[in-house]
Amino acid sequence: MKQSKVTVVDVARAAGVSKSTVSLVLQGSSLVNEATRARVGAVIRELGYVYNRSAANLRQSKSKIVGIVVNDLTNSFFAELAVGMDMVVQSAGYIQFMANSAENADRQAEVIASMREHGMAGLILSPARGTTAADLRPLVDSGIPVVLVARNVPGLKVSSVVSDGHAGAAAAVRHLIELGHRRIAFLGGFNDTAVFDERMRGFRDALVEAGLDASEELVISSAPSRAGGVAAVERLLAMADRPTAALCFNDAVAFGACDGLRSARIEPGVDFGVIGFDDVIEAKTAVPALTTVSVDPQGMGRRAAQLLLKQINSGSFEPEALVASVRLVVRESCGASQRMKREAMTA
Amino acid sequence: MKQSKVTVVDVARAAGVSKSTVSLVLQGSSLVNEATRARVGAVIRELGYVYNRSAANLRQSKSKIVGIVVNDLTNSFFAELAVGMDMVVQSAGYIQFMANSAENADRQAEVIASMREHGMAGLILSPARGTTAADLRPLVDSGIPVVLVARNVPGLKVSSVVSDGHAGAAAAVRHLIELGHRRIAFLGGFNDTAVFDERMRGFRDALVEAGLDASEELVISSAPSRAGGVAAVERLLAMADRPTAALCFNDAVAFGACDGLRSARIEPGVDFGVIGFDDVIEAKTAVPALTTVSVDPQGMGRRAAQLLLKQINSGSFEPEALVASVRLVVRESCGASQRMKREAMTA
DNA sequence: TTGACAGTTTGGAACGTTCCAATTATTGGA
DNA sequence: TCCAATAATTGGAACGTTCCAAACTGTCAA
Repeated sequence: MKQSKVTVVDVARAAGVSKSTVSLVLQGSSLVNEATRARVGAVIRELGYVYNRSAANLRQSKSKIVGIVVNDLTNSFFAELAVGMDMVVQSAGYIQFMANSAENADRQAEVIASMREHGMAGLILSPARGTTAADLRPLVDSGIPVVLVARNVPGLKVSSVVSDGHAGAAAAVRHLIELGHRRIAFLGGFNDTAVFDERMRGFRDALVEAGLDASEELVISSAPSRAGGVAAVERLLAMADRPTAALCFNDAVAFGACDGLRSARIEPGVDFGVIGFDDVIEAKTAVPALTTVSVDPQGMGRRAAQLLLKQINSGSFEPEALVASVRLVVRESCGASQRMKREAMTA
Repeated sequence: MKQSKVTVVDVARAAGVSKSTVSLVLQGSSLVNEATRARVGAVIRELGYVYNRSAANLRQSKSKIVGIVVNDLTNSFFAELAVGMDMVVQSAGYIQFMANSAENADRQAEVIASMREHGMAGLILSPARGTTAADLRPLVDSGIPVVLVARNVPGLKVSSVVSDGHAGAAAAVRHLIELGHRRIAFLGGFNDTAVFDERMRGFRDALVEAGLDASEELVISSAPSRAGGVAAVERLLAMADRPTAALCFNDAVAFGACDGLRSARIEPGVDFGVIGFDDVIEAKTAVPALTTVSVDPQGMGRRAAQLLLKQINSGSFEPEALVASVRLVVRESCGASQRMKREAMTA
């Protein structure tokens, strides 16, 4: 019900100083006398003054706002990513516009344009499928720092933070081979994405390296979701020469695969080895606990945000490509614990 | 690398009109001649002009920004809620500051203050635990519309959108009773929250109504997470007079409960009835598919956003309390399908 | 020829801040 | 006592937009 229009001039008048002095106090300048600072501070609290950052930016044109656009907030990997960014952005005194593109490139373009009009200092983008370099060129040409995260956009020279999908997939496959598997499938994910490609190549390279079959039929793509995992594993079970283990595109697919296996009375982690990718929170507490390639999404989010803030503050324009290293977390779904039990019995 | 400082004056000069005319074009005013509009439009595109909204609302002081603060984005219920809000906010031409309070009231206060300085037109808040009416009073007194969602703050007269926890819990319990269960537990959730209290009362009222035991020991609280569900079900299994079914505080707890039951070789949906709350996306595809009280978080998010926008546009100050109705979705984890099978056999 | 009127266009004063250059007050040394 | 140096304060011009009142064009009726 009150007027929200207490300005620096009102404060100045009430404190008996000039608006310049109030401004100085607001910025914590050391030029102003201790007593004055205290008096102005008191008046500010008393009047319920709220700083108007838009007005400030108008003059100094460097805002404390960053943009964050993610492709799918309902996927916990990306939600974690967002939370990681949120943490460092917040503690740096920035605030974020945050939007969900829902994998829709047009929508993504709209929100980025809107954020630009509102004066963001930089953008972290986990691009929607089908994002092209041309979509982002005007933005980067205007000198606003951009950091891509999780996914890359071919042909665009900007910073990025991605996980080492190739190494992770290869490590997972080597682990399965070590456990005695000789026929291994790759399950789930859309095969037209860069991330899919990278993980799938890691999978294939590790098979070839071990002299095993790496033929096309072992790669079964599907939606990168739990439902997609169910579908993919059904196709796998229908194969003539049925694999005995699978590396999944991500954890959601892996959970779906476990569901599908169970419906067919095949127990994941006992009769069939399953490995996921991403290490979402549920992976640890699921039954069986999911063996997965951990990419620490929160950590990636934090690094991406740090990188962006660095670029904003330095005004530097060297694109930097960070590859988040990745680590195989062995739990139960791959069957490692089963083998240990067996070995203990034969010993 | 370019100058980002194309202003309305530059456009005006290039188009041979005054800045006022350009402004009129930008606002789509009908006052301006068609030919002029086209010419100005062309120049705008050619120069790559970007509208400076901060400058604009400095003058007109009604921004197109809303604030959204969520207590835990990593919980898919709240992520869905956020996505629902995002949808309507975006299509109304607004953009959102969005932050995660991580259940930390201090942090929440900080981000709200920051959003205020940046000039938000309204706030949707899913309050962190421990948020008090006093925390929010200055904000609502300043005349900025606030909508609480999912959780309420006692003693604060603002609009809210919450789900009907009492009715949902009661419906779930009645369903279990109908399936033949006579001893039913309530699992998970912190017992000092309003949401817990409401659901738990629904649970208890339904038991009393059926003349069943509703004693304290049947309510086992824990963290509202998957891990909390595992812990709670372990305590339940240790009880002397062991229940045969449980209503869980939310779906995460229900998943944890299923995990815990399986570890004890008890098959959820066969040997024990489990019902969740919230209907997160995974509920449908889990094995067994989770019977749960569906609250449609996206829908709640959408309604909350619509309510906020309505208040912003009308300048009205009537607090409105929406109670999202709730619906029991019967799937497999409660054992309903098992009973149907049994009945078919005896018939 | 004049005036009224509608259709367009325009200069300049806001909006709330920051920043610069200038001013005043205070101190210490010669 | 005076000067220089330092400390503290200040007025006014920006920043990029909107909005108001005023002004310019024609057209048409009187």
